[in-house]
Amino acid sequence: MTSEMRPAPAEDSALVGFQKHDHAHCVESSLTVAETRCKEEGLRLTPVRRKVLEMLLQEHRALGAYSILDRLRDEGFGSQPPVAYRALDFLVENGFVHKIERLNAFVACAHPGATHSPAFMICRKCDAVAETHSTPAKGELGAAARAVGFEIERTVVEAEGVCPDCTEKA
Amino acid sequence: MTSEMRPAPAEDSALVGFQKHDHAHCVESSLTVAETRCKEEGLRLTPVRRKVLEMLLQEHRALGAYSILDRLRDEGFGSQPPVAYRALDFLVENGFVHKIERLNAFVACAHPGATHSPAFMICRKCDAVAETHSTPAKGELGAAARAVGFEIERTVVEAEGVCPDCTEKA
DNA sequence: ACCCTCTATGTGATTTTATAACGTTGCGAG
DNA sequence: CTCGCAACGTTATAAAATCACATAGAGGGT
Repeated sequence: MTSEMRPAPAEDSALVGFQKHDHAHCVESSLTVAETRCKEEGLRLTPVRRKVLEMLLQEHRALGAYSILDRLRDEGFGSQPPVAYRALDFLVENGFVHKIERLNAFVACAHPGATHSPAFMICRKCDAVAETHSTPAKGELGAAARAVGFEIERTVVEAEGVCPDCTEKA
Repeated sequence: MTSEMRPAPAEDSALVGFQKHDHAHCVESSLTVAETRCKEEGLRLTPVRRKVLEMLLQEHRALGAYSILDRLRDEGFGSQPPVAYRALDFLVENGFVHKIERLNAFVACAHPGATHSPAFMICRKCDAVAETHSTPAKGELGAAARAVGFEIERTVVEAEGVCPDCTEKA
């Protein structure tokens, strides 16, 4: 993974959308939202799944499946790839986590609750990832799709560039 | 690769943008455009690179690096992964080919010549890929980026759904 | 024509990412 | 209770991508 060799952000002041915030609080509240939603919808937020979500919220950056797997092993869970992939599949399917195709990595959803089509800004220098919202089906892409009769079900929107922090440093 | 087991489209009536067209002609003219541009810009369209581009134009769908490699081997080129990846790197860097992140696969550019930020429609059922144009930096994503000070350099826009052909069949 | 250098190619080995296949466990409905 | 199903664990393997190093060719300067 690309982001693994970097020092982890300080416990209580990480980046979300490239901005400082009360991290401990946001992890906790996101977990609570997830638990509530699972209860409501009869989804099973099992220990592995919960742990993976917690790790991703804690880290607040994109993690590869294998780095997640390493941490699961450390916590006493199974240590083979399917363990991580299955938990990630569940979390992605239910919108708690998004996959960043460009990085083959995963981030916790920054806007839990609402169904949405996410868009990401990925810093080429430090691998930070910020989530925002997009409605690509409404723009040029949507027009093109309607024109040819293509039915959009899902979109991947990822912008690669340089985050404000790295721009500043340079 | 997902698309490999499917019968190849007939020589002279494949899909581009999910529509029929004079395929033999479009392959030839695209190759000519590429050759011209390389000459102009001092780029070296070597035999392997040319062959890979030709294959992708011919196929008119996303091909995985390894399926490209197989064909290169059959044509007497080197048979190790770097051979394919290096040719693809060159073609992608210079805009002759695009990578479809969602599929880990490659397609020939459908709008050679102009610099552009491509967007793709990917059929979940038959893996057909149509290229269109987008300007994501101008929409919501661009606004979000400006708001936080993120400098967009490149965007990945991929819509997954069902193509008109498959919709019809169903 | 010659050499020098830089780019491109070829190959073997390895890393990283992801899935297949199969048995076991444990919760919940009847 | 027990049946059935979903989740988990493990072994094995597939698929995608990169590293490292040796060789070959193209083009520029003299």
